Amino acid sequence: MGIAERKEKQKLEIRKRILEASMKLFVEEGFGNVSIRRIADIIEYSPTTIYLYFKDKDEIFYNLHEIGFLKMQEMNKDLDEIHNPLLRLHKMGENYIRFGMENPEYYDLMFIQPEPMDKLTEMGCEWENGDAALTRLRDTLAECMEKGYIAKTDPTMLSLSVWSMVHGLVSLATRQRLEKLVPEKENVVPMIRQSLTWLINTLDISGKEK
Amino acid sequence: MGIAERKEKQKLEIRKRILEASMKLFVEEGFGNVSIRRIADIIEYSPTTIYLYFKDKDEIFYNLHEIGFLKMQEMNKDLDEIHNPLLRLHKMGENYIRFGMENPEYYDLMFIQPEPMDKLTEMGCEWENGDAALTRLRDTLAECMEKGYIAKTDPTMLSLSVWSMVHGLVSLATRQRLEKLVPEKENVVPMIRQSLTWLINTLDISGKEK
DNA sequence: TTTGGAATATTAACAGTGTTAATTAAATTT
DNA sequence: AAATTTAATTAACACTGTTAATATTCCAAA
Repeated sequence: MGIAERKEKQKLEIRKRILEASMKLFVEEGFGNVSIRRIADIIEYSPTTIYLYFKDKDEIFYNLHEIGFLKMQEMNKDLDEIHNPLLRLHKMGENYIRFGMENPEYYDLMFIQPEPMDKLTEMGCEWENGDAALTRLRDTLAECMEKGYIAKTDPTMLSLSVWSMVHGLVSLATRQRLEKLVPEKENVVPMIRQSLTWLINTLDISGKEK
Repeated sequence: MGIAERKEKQKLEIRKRILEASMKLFVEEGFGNVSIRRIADIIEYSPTTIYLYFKDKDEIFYNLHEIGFLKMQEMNKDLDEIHNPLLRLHKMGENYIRFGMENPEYYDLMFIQPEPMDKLTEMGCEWENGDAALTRLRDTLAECMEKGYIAKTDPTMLSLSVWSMVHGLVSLATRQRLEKLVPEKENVVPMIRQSLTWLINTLDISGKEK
């Protein structure tokens, strides 16, 4: 029967419209200005209708956080072409930083705000997208070790170190903590890239040693 | 005249009580549960009285953020006794991590939440405490370079790198992003310390080179 | 085709939030 | 003691997320 199918489609359509309205709001006016009532205004429904499609506001944010990961994935899709794992690592870092700086609101949701994680434990499931990204990082690091580009250590620990640094760079920058360290706004990103380059060079042991 | 003086004291006294009530609330119930009305309940004044002592809620948070820096400073007061700058750097990192993990709410205010920084630019003044901490870090790094403990580079860039990493570690941990990477809760802090140790060892060039 | 029931949407309401204006109470000066 | 300044309060505004009760729309069976 085609009618149940159509209804299903309509349901998804409205969900999509709610998410799009939320995206628009939180990209243009920031996290704190996303309210159920304003979303409702945009999609031209009453506020309570939204609760027929999402359990609560955090579920909306959870979905936006997943959209963020899709965007990030999109950005990284040409990464496999880089065969040198250290170069790939560098590029991964650059992409990560660029994504964070260009999409601070999404970045917030993905790596700073507690809400999506709370929702995750509430739903009792895994942080699939985040874990996938981390696995890619660890695999790349492991490959670097195998091929002698970087010194051998615990790949998990090194993943943590590397991720922490790029996350630290992005989050300190977007939360205005670098204003004294890097007073000119236009120098922030270059300085951050320098830090990343320093990290890659410091990791690199090919050509040194002996 | 002693009366103006007494009044001044009383004014400060109430300010203190407001801040103490805020601290209690946000340490015990977290950031989001600090409301003007609940503060007012605790100090047994009407909500609007608070506006006679603070311009707005963000000003309260700004003051709490400064108290956080005082607490951190307190923690670091025995740091000068460590003469080896690399060991001192390590200890600085450990203290930073410990502070962040033990005082997540203060840490939030100091390094994550935008509010205190917004207030700062609104008041048109500097981030004194933060800058002081950063200066200490850079001085220590510079000393490490001078004395041959670590390779020479731009101290500002290296400060950024080091700070970013420890900030990344703390903020990813407190925002629940390490649950897959480090599934057992009791292993999070040890793993973080490992990352810090890795960083220090990687920086350390004394005894290597030639 | 009309009736009954399910799905969908809306209105009204609750319990909060930060903040301001107007008003009352207290303390100090004249 | 009266006038004036300071301090505190009440009332109100414009929001917030969310739930319960009500109204509307839609589709299937009688």
